[in-house]
Amino acid sequence: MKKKRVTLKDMASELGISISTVSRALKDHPDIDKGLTKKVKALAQKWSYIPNPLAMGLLRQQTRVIGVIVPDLVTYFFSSIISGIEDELQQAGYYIVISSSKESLEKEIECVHNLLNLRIDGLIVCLAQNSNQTDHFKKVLDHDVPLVFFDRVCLEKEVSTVVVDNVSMARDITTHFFENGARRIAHITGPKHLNIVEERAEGYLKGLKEVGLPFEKKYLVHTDLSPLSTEKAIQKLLQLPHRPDAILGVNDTVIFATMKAIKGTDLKIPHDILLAGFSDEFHATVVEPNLTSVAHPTHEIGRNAAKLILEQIEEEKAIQKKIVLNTALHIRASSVRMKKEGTWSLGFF
Amino acid sequence: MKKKRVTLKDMASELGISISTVSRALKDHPDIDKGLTKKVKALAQKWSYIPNPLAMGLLRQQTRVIGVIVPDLVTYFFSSIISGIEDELQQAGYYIVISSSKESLEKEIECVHNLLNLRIDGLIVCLAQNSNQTDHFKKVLDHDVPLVFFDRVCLEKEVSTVVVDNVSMARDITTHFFENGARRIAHITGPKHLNIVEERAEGYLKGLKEVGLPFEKKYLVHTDLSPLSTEKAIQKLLQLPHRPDAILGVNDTVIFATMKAIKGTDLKIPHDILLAGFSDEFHATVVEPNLTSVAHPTHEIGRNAAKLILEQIEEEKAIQKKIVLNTALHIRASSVRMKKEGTWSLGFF
DNA sequence: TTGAAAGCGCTAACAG
DNA sequence: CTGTTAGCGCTTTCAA
Repeated sequence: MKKKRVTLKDMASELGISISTVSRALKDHPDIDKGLTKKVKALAQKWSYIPNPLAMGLLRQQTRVIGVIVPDLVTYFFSSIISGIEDELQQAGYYIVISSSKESLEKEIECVHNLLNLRIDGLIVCLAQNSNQTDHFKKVLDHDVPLVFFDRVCLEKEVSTVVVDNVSMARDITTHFFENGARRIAHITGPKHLNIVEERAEGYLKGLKEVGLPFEKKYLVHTDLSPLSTEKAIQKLLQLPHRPDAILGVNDTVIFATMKAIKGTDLKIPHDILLAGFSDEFHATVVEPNLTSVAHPTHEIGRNAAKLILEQIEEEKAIQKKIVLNTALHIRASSVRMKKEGTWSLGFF
Repeated sequence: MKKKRVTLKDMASELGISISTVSRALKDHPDIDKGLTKKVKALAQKWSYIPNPLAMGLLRQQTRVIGVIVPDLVTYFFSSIISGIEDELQQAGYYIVISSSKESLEKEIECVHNLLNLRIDGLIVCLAQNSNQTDHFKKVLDHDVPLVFFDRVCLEKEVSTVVVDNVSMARDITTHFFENGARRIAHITGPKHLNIVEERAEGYLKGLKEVGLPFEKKYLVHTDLSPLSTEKAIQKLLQLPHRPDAILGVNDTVIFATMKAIKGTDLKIPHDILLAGFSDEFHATVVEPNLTSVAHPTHEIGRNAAKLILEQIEEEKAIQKKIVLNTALHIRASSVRMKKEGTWSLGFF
């Protein structure tokens, strides 16, 4: 027998008063008799009355649910961002519904529609790897549902975003390589419709220029980020007559693969080749040697995305914003030739 | 200007018919004129009408939302279970709202109440480490909300659960240690109100008995799983006059800490000491040497928990069930003394 | 074959 | 100070 939830009606008939009086008493309406208010509240307490969010939602046309779409749930990068989003939103009394696009455009479109049907009050998204259309997001905007992108973004003119300064970080790593003796610096880059990929490549070029190294086409290889394609890209580099003496990966994953490939050769890291990646996955400090990487402030990315959504919900006409968060370059053994092993951080800058 | 969502009313007035006729046409009610039905559907298509879930929910008293409470979001174990839950539930047209208890009882209670207030249609939970009360879950049952526990469970008489056979796995590892020459097998155990902790300890004892090794109290040390307490437990073992020559950890994390501690000594793994853990975290294959561990079928745990919830929602009086999933013992270098490095699996049994 | 009306739980404008 | 009423979007009797 389902224990029916207590409603205003129940309490009204118990107390022999009208529903609206109960409703008002519960929200301390000044018109209501103090004594009555007290009595109503006591009963509500006793019966542990909870307003039905469905009824409220129907009335106000809002669900207090925020949708979140991430490329996957299982990597540390995304799960810790979600954790940040959750911290911020639950404090504000919102719930989050998480969907995974599994790095696929089709899934992403499906998720957007599902969430729109659920009547979410806002949507936070990190694009899938092969997300190269924007129609589904335009639809979100059409419905006037607040939207925020983080990390991998698009429609930057219209949508608020939370990102990091990929250009500077890629440049910094490149010059760091140079300072550690590297002269043939390579970059493994990814699908170019992704803003983060483009930016990192740009930073790489900038870094080369800064230290006076010429850009050589052969040292820039592409991967679509599939394991096979990544493997090919790595081999292309390793089999070059003049092998690179440093490799900057578009993310940590390709660098882990690179390390594995290098173990099969006579090359030593960092003696013969320097390595660094992006996003500071958890493993960065467990592989041998420890991997130099750009640490994203994941928790903060999540919190900021959540704050932007909240702003847009609350303010009638919130303007588009772009938040650029600082990253930390964690320099570890994989990229340091002069120093002994050890990890230190250049701090957040 | 908010683009209002299309409602039955809108379509009714457009077509000059009543709301109820539209409603019926949309669900192919046999009474409605075929031609009219077609016209209504065409308009619905054109205007991309979506039923308002809030209205439906209010009517049927259900939200199609399932709550999920996990101790944390950022470890692979939980995020991949969530991924499994999501796969199953979204297919069935349910949404999931995820909350993190952060391993704290207080947070867990808060999450339960929040979700109950949201009027979830079901709740899937893995207990927090220090969750040693059950009142909040009794409340869930009182409200007749379907409930399923996975991995760390309680109230087993009344609630359906998805678990693995911890006893056998701990026993298998213990005998495996013995077969690899260990004679002083230690176990680092955790908070004993957790079923999984108790079961693993039980399996350890069983294994000892099976190979004819006496149980020695000094080889069983406790940790509350905080880093500090874990560190103490490890030191207690390593500083024993007769140091253990094998350690079974209650999970992988304590074993990672152990490896780190051992690196500061003259001990070699696996030459002097064998190690194995539970739950096969991602890092197990990146640490040196690779860690032997019990791999939980995380995705399957998630799917099964979701299926149980679905069953309980659909069937009026579903009975309590306990699903025991098979695990795989991944034997790797950390526990093998005779063999060369390499990973193979004993398969699922 | 279709429409009118009630009701899910709640709020707010409008009356007393 | 309190009650009545309408309405959020939808389904479902009951009438026509």
